[in-house]
Amino acid sequence: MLSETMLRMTKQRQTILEELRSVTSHPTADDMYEMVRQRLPRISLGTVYRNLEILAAEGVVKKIDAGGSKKRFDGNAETHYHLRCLQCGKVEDLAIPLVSGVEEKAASLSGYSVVAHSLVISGVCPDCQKNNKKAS
Amino acid sequence: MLSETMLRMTKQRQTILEELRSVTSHPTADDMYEMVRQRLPRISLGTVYRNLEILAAEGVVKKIDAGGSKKRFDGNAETHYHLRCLQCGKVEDLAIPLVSGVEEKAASLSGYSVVAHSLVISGVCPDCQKNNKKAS
DNA sequence: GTCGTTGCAAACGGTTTGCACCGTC
DNA sequence: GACGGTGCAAACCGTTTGCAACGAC
Repeated sequence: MLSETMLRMTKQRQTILEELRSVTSHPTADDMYEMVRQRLPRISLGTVYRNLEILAAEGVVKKIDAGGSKKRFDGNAETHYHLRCLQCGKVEDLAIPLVSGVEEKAASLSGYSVVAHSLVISGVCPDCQKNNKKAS
Repeated sequence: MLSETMLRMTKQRQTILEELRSVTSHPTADDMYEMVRQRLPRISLGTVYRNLEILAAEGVVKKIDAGGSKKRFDGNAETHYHLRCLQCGKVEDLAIPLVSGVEEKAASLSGYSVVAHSLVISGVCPDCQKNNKKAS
């Protein structure tokens, strides 16, 4: 799976990986573009997309799809769960233990060869709750 | 939440709802367009999108985002889990019991006002596994 | 020197929207 | 008859891609 040897470690790729790992949020490709642009002002959005895609394929990084129109990226490639705010769209880590046995159960029930599972809780974050109260 | 009284039940809306409920798969908006077009050949794709959106907002139907670029719709609005094939993209229901207590646990841990949770298992479906063997 | 990678800009694909007409209530 | 819904086409927006120049190995 890892063909790490074939990957050239360009300044761009390096920087994208560093920036993503330096952060515990779950930036969109565009967020990443803005972050990396501080350090490499001439980088292009296409390069950001290409590298995030490649790093995710290598398993170095994780692409997460918690709903909403934009995909997000996570510097932590281990399986863990997420909270999503329906109002502001932010995605946070959720520190609860993994549900045990779901992948096995699903596999034996369906015949799928299971690769991963994801669990997303959606609701309204404390910040948005506060803002809602203020506004009303 | 339900303002059912304000909704006009047009031929289009009715037909979309009937078609979605007549099926246990999880069609995309475009799939729905094709299905409904059999009965209402002059319906437009925009109308399908608008109505699926409205029906989902009313809670009559569910919008599911199991990854992949297209959103899918589910005639069954009750919480249940899904299996997604990474290869052909199909999404099926997964008949395992709901994980109990996650929403409460997440709420008390994070302060979110929790609305829902979703669990998606991804892997390769039996059909694609078979095709892969044949091809190799 | 090779060949993977980049920047750029144009293309893409799914979804949304403005508008004038239509049909449900 | 009012006003929400429709068909149509154009706009939108996140993402992908073709291409010639570039730079890591």
